[in-house]
Amino acid sequence: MSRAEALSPARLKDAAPLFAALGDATRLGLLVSLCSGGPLTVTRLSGQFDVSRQAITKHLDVLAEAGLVKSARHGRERIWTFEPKRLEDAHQYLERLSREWDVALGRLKAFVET
Amino acid sequence: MSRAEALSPARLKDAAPLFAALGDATRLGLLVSLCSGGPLTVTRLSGQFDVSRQAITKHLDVLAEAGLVKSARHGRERIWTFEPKRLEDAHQYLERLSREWDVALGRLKAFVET
DNA sequence: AAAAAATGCAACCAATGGGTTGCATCAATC
DNA sequence: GATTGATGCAACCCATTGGTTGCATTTTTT
Repeated sequence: MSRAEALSPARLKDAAPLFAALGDATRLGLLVSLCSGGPLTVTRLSGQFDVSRQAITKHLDVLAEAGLVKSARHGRERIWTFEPKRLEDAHQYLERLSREWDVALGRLKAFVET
Repeated sequence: MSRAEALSPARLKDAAPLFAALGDATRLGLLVSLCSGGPLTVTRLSGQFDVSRQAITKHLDVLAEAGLVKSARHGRERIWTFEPKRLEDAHQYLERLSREWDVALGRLKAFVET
């Protein structure tokens, strides 16, 4: 994500799918597992949830599409790893939103005190 | 949201719908409008987007359900306002995730250096 | 070479989501 | 009190999503 500026429509179009990917409890669980449990395979991951392996695969695909995880084949297995960059993006988007809010509050305060 | 601790399943169940509400470009646009443009009515808001008023109403309902906006009737109109608290929650969830990641990196580093 | 393990692919299903249109209701104004 | 404005409610539509099952493919391992 390029620098500062405000939340343009283009930004929102980038931010939306990112947050959408985070908007599912199972996917958040997968991120936590990959964060703290290190790189893992699908079968290993699906052991931790009560849905099928294929369901987990789909969730991982969604996360990969959003850039939150990546995978690499290694022999007969595929290893999934957490990708911190995009989480930083999400963080910045939220930061910008609350900054816009603060600026608006500042304007309001200045107006009232006039 | 209560204090520190890690990302328990209960937390994830709370976080998911919050991020899901943020996971739509129109809804993010609405939040930006309400942040910087101050409290507004549905009809006024829908003027800024190319979807129907009813579509905007639905989006606002989703945001309200997630606690990101609130509304109050005022005569014949309903005024919608941004609610910053829940945004802070989202921020903290992301913060915790990246903290878990940092901890894992720390462990890895310690292991390698042994 | 055969069996076992890990993944990939595809079809299918029910539910949800984002959108629409049409009409009813409620409040303000002339 | 009749008209205009702002919302509310409901039905409906199509695409997407989250889930399933069954089978094919590719590597190991014995």
